[in-house]
Amino acid sequence: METKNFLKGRLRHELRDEEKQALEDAIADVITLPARTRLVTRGERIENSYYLIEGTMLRHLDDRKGERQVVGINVTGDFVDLHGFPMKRLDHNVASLDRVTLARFPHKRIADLLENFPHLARALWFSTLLDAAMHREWIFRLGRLNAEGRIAHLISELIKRLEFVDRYDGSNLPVPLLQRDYAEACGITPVHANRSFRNLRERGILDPQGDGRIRILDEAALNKLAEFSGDYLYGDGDLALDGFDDR
Amino acid sequence: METKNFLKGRLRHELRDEEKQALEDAIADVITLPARTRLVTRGERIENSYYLIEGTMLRHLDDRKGERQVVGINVTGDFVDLHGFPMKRLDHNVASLDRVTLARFPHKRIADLLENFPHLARALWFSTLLDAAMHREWIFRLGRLNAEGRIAHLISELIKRLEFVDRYDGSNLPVPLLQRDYAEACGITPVHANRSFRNLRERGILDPQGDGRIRILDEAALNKLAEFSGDYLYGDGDLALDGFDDR
DNA sequence: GCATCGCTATATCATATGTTGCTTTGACAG
DNA sequence: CTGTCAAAGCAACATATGATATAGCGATGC
Repeated sequence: METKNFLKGRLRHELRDEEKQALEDAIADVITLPARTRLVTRGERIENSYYLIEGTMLRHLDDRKGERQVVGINVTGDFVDLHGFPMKRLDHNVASLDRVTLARFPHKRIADLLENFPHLARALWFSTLLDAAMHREWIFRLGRLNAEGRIAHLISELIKRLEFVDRYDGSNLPVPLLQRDYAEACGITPVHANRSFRNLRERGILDPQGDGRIRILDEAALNKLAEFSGDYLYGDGDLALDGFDDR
Repeated sequence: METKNFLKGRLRHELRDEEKQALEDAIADVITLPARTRLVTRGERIENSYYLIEGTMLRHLDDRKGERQVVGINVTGDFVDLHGFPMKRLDHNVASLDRVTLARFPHKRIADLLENFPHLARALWFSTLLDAAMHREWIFRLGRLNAEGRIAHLISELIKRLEFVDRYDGSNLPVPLLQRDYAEACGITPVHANRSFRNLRERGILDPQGDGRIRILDEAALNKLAEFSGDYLYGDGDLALDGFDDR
């Protein structure tokens, strides 16, 4: 079941078996992509959307000088460009961080799904809105937090999202972001990201192991520094919808 | 026709008359709200979504100290909380800026619309994704631009969005944001927003008239300073979808 | 008329972040 | 083995932005 992690932990009343099967059957094929490889370029017309079976992907915009601003990160269980189905073109780029495994959904098949499974249609819509909720929190992160807080907030979010899909062991962050990536996501320079990581290490909150591997030492302190409250991720029991009304 | 500005300028193939009428008929009633009044509070369960017939609304998150971060602005023709239909609760607050007129759509009626008008359903989904596209650009704004650029970018976006719905006369921005609001949207202090406006005025780019009224003097310079390219707004001819595939 | 209030405006000083440049380390290629 | 390269780490200095204080000004209330 390639899509077994879709919305995992975020739908109190899970999808019906027939809906899960229909989603699974809509996969045309499964592909892999090497690390740091672009999947979609801003502006290009797309005919497929991709579900991330395993790995991490970055969504980013480029400024006039070619500097990147990361606007979103996707992990196992996310559709990376489902919004490309109604929109037909993306306003940003999508690239792999590490080696990724993707399920390809032709838009034609998604259209069939929507027609035949209205409840699943709602779930797909919901999943694109989760992206928007995360975007809002990223705006908050950049607008209200200092550099340390921004990095802490990003890591806090990643931990919680990885927990939903059983990809976090309690101390090692399995997302190999480099300090440069943190800088590009947090709107700071790589030098300042480095300074901030040093501060976080000296405070005993986390410990970078090199190669993008980070060990989390004090998650409570991390969340506090980040002013992080994960309810915007709509996990069960938070802001989550407790079942669609059409059930 | 209360909803005549819905997606105006952003759907090359417009909605069918019967779809427009169905949308119109789904309005339960029209209400007005005084300036600076909260419509929805983060976390509360909602049963209606609102379409903004006239006026401006702010969507914001609050930090630990109660400081606001504006995460979105809505103008005439926008649904302000349609994402509350699939999500059932909002992760942020919604409040009026000036006096606003709103059309109330009970979620039950939206569900009926979706069931009977699949093409309209797609348009509604699309409109929530436009919000997400704007969020991404706001992340870019905060992450890559300095204070002047951020203010310029916000104003550039507002101009283009107001043009879609015929609310911009070419020089006067009809959105009475105070310098405090710009600060809360751009992640800077009010004092620094003031400094930035002075710079923009001294450069002959715009001229604040007080009371939140701003006269635009050099829109080209404004867009350039903002590194603004409005294609993420998916206007006709930009990244816009050129008709849904199910037509 | 007078006091009060919110918004704009400005100046001064403090500090977070940017910029530049250098070093170390490990991976990798020849 | 050696050269190259990207990433992490760090220091010195420059600058954008924050913090605090004060003043002018128009709207509003008593």
